[in-house]
Amino acid sequence: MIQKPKGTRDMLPETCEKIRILENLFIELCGLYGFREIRFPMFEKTSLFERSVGESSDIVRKEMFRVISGANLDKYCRGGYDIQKEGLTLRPEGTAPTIRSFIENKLYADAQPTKLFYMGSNFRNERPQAGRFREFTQFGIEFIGSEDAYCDAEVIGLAMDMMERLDIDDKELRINSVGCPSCRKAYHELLRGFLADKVQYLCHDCQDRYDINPLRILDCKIEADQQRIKGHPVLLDHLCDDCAQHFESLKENLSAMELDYIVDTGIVRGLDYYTKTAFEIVSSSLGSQSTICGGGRYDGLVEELDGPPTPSVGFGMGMDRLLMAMNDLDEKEERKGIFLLALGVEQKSALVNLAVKLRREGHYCEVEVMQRSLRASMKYANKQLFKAVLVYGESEKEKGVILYRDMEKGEQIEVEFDRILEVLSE
RNA sequence: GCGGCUAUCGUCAAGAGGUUAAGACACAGGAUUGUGGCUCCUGUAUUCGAGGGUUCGAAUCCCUUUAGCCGCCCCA
Repeated sequence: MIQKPKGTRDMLPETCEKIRILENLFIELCGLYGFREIRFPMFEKTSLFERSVGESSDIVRKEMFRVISGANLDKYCRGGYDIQKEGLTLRPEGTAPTIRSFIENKLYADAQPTKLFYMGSNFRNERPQAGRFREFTQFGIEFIGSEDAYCDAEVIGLAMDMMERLDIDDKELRINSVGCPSCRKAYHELLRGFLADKVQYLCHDCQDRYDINPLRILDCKIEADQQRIKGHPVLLDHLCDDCAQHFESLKENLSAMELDYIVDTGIVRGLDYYTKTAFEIVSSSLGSQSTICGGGRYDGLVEELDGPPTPSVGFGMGMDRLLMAMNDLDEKEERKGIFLLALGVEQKSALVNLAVKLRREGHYCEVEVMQRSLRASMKYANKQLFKAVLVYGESEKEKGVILYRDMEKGEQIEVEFDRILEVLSE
């Protein structure tokens, strides 16, 4: 038997219905805040992600799914296809494509800011685990064009509203500032200086991180390493005036929005484009992949992708994790719909015709197709919670009527066949 | 990329070298010949994720493999 690829899932009807609820809620909230939907390709030029997410990030280094056609694969094998230059990749996140589209469609030429949202699959080749899949769904928003810290707060506010509406347990907002390139550079030097004599005692990963991005050493999960780097300088204490002020302003805005937060200097986003604000919303009800929503400011990204200098802020929200963390909204099962049951082949075409008319009038109806006994059909109609059953057999045909059974009341009446539409519309 | 655990019907499971592979739910049929919900009866795994091996004998022991779950890492 052919099975689905590792880390992917089939969404069965019940799940799809829940997802639809989430999507609709997200769309509604985005409407309240003035974010408008954007859709972009499922795959993009590989170089887009190399330049935005960052060549040193795990995502680009080892987790991207490359896409290649059969013809290009042949070409590649013969050395005629530059996979680096022309290659395509299944999108691993949504911010870079959004910004690419913003630039390519010259949305910056309109009155600013530009507020966009998106929903859809992303792909990363990680080892599957609770709350982590190779194809996962993200809701995201991007608030493009303003450096006002209110924007950061609004982006966070929308995410918090979503959680609030879904009654997520034990949610916690954590914020930090990762500074701008200039204060980060100065801090890196400071940190490297502090770590210089300690790095040889740290774990392998940390020794690599020392050169690539020493910030990442700070959230190493190994206890011994944490002990050794105790008392390290904190980026938040070494921000440049501009970044420090921005962070203060963010906190003021959050307070004005009545949002509780924790300043967590350990938040270091794994995507290279972040500047200043970085935040996460976590839920303890989730297991080890506890981050439901993560995001931050990326003031340099638009320019990095050859657009005009444009400060922006946004988030990505893991829909799959939302689904896990949300408390089941128990909807009461209601009877609905009409079950059409023909007894005998000759009677069937009359019911097929009736079904068409019913649907034209906006009635939900289904036709019995299992060739089972009347008793078995009634049993089925009851279990499927149909509101009514129409029975049309030989005796009804002779009398020119159809039997209309109300499954709630358990009552049935004979209705003239030609009048059944009117009766049902009442 | 590295670790740990699991795998028996559609689902949840019992099963500790010799059982006719329990049971429950679900599904199907009937009791009720054209009428649902309760009740009762009946049916549904030559086979235990797959492939090898040990043994007179394997769902049970060994090896290999696949899949899933969970943790590290990373992230949403």
